[in-house]
Amino acid sequence: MVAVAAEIADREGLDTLTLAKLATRLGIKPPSLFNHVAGMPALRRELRALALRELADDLAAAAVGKSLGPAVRALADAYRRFVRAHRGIYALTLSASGNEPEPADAIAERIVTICARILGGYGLRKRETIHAIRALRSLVHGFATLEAAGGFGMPVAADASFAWMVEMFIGGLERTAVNGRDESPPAGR
Amino acid sequence: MVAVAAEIADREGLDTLTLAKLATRLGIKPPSLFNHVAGMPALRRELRALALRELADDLAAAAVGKSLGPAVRALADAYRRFVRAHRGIYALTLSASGNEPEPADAIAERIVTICARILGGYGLRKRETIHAIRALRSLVHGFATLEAAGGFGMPVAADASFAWMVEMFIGGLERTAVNGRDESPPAGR
DNA sequence: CATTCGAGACTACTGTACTTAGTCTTGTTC
DNA sequence: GAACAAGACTAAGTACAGTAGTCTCGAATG
Repeated sequence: MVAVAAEIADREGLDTLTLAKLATRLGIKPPSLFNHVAGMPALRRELRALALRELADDLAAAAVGKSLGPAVRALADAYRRFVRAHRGIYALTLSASGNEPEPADAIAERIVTICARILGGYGLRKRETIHAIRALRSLVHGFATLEAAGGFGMPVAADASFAWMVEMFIGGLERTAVNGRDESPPAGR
Repeated sequence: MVAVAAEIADREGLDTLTLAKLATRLGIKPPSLFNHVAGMPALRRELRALALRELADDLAAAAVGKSLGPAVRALADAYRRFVRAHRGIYALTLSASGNEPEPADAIAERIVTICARILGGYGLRKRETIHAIRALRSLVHGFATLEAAGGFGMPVAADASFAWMVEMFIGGLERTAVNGRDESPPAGR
């Protein structure tokens, strides 16, 4: 049933996902849903957990057996592919995890760990590794969401831009790894 | 009145912005709003235009009189600052501009032009300039939205990560500018 | 075989939000 | 002083989220 909700969110948009529509799709009347889920907020929490779990699985599968450049490329591609395929529920993965610690937070942690494992191959200092993780996430998340929102008007293939961007990141990583024993990256400020 | 709506969206969240709340804030009854705006979709369209206009102004002001590295830094900082200050309406700037061409689209174009002007200083080929614009937007947009969503759990200053990331981008740009006469960026695939 | 028990569906109802239609007041203009 | 337009209002209708209490069917148990 959470799966059906996910399908609606992905195909028709997260904001058009309504309990009434979900009930209809299941051949049930709306109030009956409350026998299975505690309401809209709870449903979204479960969807978030589902999305994070699938994303983590996809990323892990993509990066297995690879390291450095190939691993980063595979990770980036998998991330972007996930966003394209799961527009609706992906948006939920970001929803401010509020105050209460959620069970889904542990899954989010898994994703960070995967990134850390891959970027660890570059032998950066601890702080720089964190910088690099954040940069990679920003890069890929930003591109994927802008793309999904139709933000790229120019008639140039998005694939090429994405690849170009990822290569630039990998190049920067390599440079930081070899000569960057100081805190500042490529070009000093 | 659109300004009041923007303030609500920024301070209390875009999804809590309701016509009833806006009416109360203005000291009138909800139906009276329809004398000023055609409804919720129209209000959001106007908010989007407002947000894009302010963002474009901020970016232009930040980058005036600068070029290359300093200009990119200023642009990135201004963009991030805007997202932090206008969480609510910023989200609207991305909303798929649908099928109908909106007047707000022209303003969005202005922002692209600003980026193009700045990155043009690196003397890249036309296609690479587009790649670079997209990369910069992805980078900055991604970081800002992840940050706003509370996505950075690690206890490392976000400021430092942001600066690191921007420097890495500038470094990559410079490298591409000097030796990159071929299509592929830093490290070949 | 009969009873019980519980999962999961239902009807009925409340509260909130968006929206439309038509009316009334108020200040300005001729 | 009268017509007019802007902008407020009341009334009413729709859709969705959520709550309370009821009914039914199938399985486990005596």
